[in-house]
Amino acid sequence: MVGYLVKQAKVSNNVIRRLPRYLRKLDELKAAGVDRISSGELGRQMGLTSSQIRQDFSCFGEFGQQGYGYNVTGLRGEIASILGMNRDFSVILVGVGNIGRAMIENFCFEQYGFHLVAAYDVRPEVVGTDISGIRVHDISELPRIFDTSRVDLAVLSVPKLIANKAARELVEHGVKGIWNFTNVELDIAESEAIVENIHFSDSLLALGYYLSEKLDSEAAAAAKNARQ
Amino acid sequence: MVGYLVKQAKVSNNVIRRLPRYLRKLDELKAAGVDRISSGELGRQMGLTSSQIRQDFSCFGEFGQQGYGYNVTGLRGEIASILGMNRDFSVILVGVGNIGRAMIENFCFEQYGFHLVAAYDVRPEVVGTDISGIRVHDISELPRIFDTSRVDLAVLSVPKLIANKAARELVEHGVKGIWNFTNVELDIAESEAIVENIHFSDSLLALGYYLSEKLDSEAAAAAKNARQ
DNA sequence: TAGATTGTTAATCGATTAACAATC
DNA sequence: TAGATTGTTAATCGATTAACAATC
Repeated sequence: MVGYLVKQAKVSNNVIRRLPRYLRKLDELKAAGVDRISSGELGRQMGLTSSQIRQDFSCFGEFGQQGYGYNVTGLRGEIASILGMNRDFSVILVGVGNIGRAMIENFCFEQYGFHLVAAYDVRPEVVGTDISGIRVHDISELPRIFDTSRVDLAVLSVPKLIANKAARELVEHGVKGIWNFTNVELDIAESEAIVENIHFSDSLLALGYYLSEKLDSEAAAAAKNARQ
Repeated sequence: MVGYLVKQAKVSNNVIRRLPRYLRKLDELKAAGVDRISSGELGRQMGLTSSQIRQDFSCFGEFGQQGYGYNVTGLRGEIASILGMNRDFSVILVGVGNIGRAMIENFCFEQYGFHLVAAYDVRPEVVGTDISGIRVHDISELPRIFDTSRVDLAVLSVPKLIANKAARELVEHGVKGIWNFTNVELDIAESEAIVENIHFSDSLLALGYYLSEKLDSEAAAAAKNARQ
């Protein structure tokens, strides 16, 4: 339908989630002066099978060479491109609380192909200030940015209670993606915008499960030893 | 081996990662005054099949009642308990930069069954201060806490370069889990400690992939319209 | 060339979904 | 009781792993 050339089968989410890990590993190898690597060695270093690695890459093209392996820099570039790192997505940040501020000050959006252009909040004490060179505007000025520029992504770091209202407003202005730090399940359809969640609490709770398991099994082992 | 009663098969990671979402939804239902729900209705609200929901719960016990469904409060309690929310895990935080500070100030550890007891850093300007009631100690005092208390979890929010060194030290002191905010793959075996990663960049890059896909398909659709 | 390693097809494994007897 | 819904077994689907011809 879309085009005779674009026969690309949908790539599974599992594969997509591994791409950033490959990128990280390849950067590490590059920094260590390694310039070629086989799927076997890459697998060993990352705890994956060589089969899986070759399968993953083959979703996007043929990046290796038989008998040789993969060129580290070349492969790194391919993966970066697949992830959209050369697209210079424009980003705004909504909600300059602690997390919002930490993201502005610390997170290197540029490194990943994103470009933070402005921040928004309602609190008079932050509106009008600059944080690491990013101007904080009053939220009422939000609509104006869409007159002059396209905004690809919004970092959402507002209080829980207004999360959905803010998300809705952003999507209606045409924002295509929301990086959601609010720990609220946003009521946005996939056709409207891509929502990517950073759910701190989900992560901590899963950790709590595995921690419980570990402590229980250690306690059981200790009890068994004591009995002997 | 471990015991004739403990025949619990290993629960898949996928299931574990859904538990916090169930918890969140159940809290929401509770707040809305709902006191019973069927797997069918829960599935509809969460975008899962009723089969999957029943399968998930059945990994841990029988929490429902035929012909009735699940008691919201009861089920919530079961899941909370599975996730270790009643265990009052003790937590220290290492690295009081922006993210560390944001976690101390904003993240409600108590709500999830964790108890933050102290923070550590090396920078003289933060050592000795209190942040939201949490004292920041010099890192050299770290060993002392293990003399008097057990520490279950460490939040690791130090600079990338010292991430592995710090993690190693924590594990050697007996910390059982590391909540890793450093965006570095830690070199800690699962038998040593549970490592749970918050990789902001991995999340953003995956978002970048889906965003690229969305923009491309919208552009293709627009081009097609223009041609017609 | 011989050895190594890819890309891909086939086999296996695990997770999700469907079906249904049990039972509230 | 009749209707609803569970817990669980079986069927399906998808993802990972293994195998191997192609080829650098």
